[in-house]
Amino acid sequence: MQMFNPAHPGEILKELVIESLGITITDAAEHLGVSRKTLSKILNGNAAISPEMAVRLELVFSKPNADHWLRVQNAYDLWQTRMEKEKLNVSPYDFEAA
Amino acid sequence: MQMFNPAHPGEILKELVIESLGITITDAAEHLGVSRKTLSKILNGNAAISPEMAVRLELVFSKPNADHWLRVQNAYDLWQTRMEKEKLNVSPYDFEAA
DNA sequence: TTGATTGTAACCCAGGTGGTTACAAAGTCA
DNA sequence: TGACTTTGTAACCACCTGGGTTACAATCAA
Repeated sequence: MQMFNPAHPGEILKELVIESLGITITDAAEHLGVSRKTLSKILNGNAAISPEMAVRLELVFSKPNADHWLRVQNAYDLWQTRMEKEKLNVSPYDFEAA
Repeated sequence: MQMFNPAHPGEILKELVIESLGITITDAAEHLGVSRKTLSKILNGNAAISPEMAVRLELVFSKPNADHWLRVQNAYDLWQTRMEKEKLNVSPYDFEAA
């Protein structure tokens, strides 16, 4: 369980891959085989890293593997969801009253 | 990297939670605050465990936490995606030609 | 200044998650 | 057997997301 609001995966992707390689977003998108818009949305936190995108990143840049990218995305998604868990309106299962 | 086709998360959920508690799917769905159909689809591999569903499972049954459910879902999704990674049609980035 | 780069809006499409209702098939039990 | 419960799933709905293209304004860099 994370304690603090985790950075969105796009920030990490931008720093860890694109900036560290010194390539442009346009270039990275082409290498990944997706549109510039698709990558841009992820980098700016307006889209998630899908399983397919995670595999693309792994195949092209190899560095962090696909599992890693999905774990980062999970951490972000879970944080967001837990922030509003009251809305789920559920109660713990009563194992005693089984 | 998994070596063999992982079981879909629904199978695990069915065995680990529902069957082990001896409750019905109808009952479990009510506790989770979702429709019977929604839970049924997951159990039969026709739907994924979403971040929200993962938190519901954690809040209600506590046992495996939400992170675990998403990791199980990731493993399944990644396997499926990697099965067809040729279709992604991408090549490793050439770090030399930087 | 000029050209490259970028974010994003508007629009499209496919698919996924979730809901309700309804029905047929099975299982359970008096 | 008959009655009730449980289950999967079809049909239909709403909404969101991923991904694409085109286009435009803003910004960056040579």
